[in-house]
Amino acid sequence: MNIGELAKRSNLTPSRIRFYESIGLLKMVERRPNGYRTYPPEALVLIELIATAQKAGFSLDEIRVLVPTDLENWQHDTLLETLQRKVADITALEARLAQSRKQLVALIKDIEAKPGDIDCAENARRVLSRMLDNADLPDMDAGDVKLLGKAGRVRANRRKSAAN
Amino acid sequence: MNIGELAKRSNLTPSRIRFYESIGLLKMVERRPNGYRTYPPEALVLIELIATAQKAGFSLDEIRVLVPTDLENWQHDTLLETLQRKVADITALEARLAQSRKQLVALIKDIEAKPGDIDCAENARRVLSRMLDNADLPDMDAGDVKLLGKAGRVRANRRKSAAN
DNA sequence: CTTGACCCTAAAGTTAACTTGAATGTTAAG
DNA sequence: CTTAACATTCAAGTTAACTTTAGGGTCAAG
Repeated sequence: MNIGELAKRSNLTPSRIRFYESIGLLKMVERRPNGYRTYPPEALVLIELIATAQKAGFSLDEIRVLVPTDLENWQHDTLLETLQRKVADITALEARLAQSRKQLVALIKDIEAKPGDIDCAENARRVLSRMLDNADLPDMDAGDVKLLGKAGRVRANRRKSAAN
Repeated sequence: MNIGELAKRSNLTPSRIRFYESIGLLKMVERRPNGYRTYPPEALVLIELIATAQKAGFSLDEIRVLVPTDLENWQHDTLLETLQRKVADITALEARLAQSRKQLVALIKDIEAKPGDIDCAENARRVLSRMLDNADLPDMDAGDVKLLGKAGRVRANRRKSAAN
């Protein structure tokens, strides 16, 4: 299988597949005499596994450790351990998210409660201090979350437009 | 208040505070004749709010839109709307995480069930296909999550070490 | 009046996970 | 035989959110 076909079947770009190979994540590839890469059918399974693992929150570095890329010898124990750690991680994250949501919902109620009547700045200050009061989310020492960006997109270079 | 003190009180680095100013996030700052920045006490509240919002998963771009940085005029409606969207985002993410965890737990059980007896490669293949079978996580069109990296740390330059 | 702690700016570096670009080779079709 | 669609490499660009570095000023203490 050529890279183009593998790309189509897996819904990854060729460049991405080459990239995975370049970082040692995808070693299941041979070269034809002309230099073209050629992949066995298992490669499809493997890169889909990689993509799936990414969706589940694994970094490529973690995936490299997890999946010895050749399907033949992966270490049972390391794998289990890592998976278990990851479940713990997810559980912790779920707790954090629940906290965040609780906080946000409280904040919304708080803001809605005041029909724009009273002084806006005063209201702001009140809301801010409320927000800070229960700003006791456990610090993310162990990693980080980013959710759903792309909201306040700024067109040009941020520094430049901000220097305005 | 000088930047150093603000930094200490907020537990952010001075460079980070300057950075926030440089991207137009923190406009609450004056200059003393010597060029030193000087902050009113409210600045502490504000940057703590920024940090809190980040912990809750807001990007700096989103925060810029949310918090007009002067405490005096923020738009009630935009704010509410954004907060609500964020709650929805978090809910969606929670669903995704629950899915991920369920999948991982199933996978762990699956692996544990086979005492390393049977062929390792066969086992691997079985586990992989199981993983791929329920690899139906909703695609993250709307954003992305990263959890808890720093596991499979590779020392030197990744490209370089992989080229080995 | 010097030393150390603090402040300034502008530019470049960092990390992850890719993408894009430039320059070039290969192959299948008409 | 040419052309389009594919393939290759290597280097550089992208984004977010900062940090680091280089090269200087400023200030309080002794």
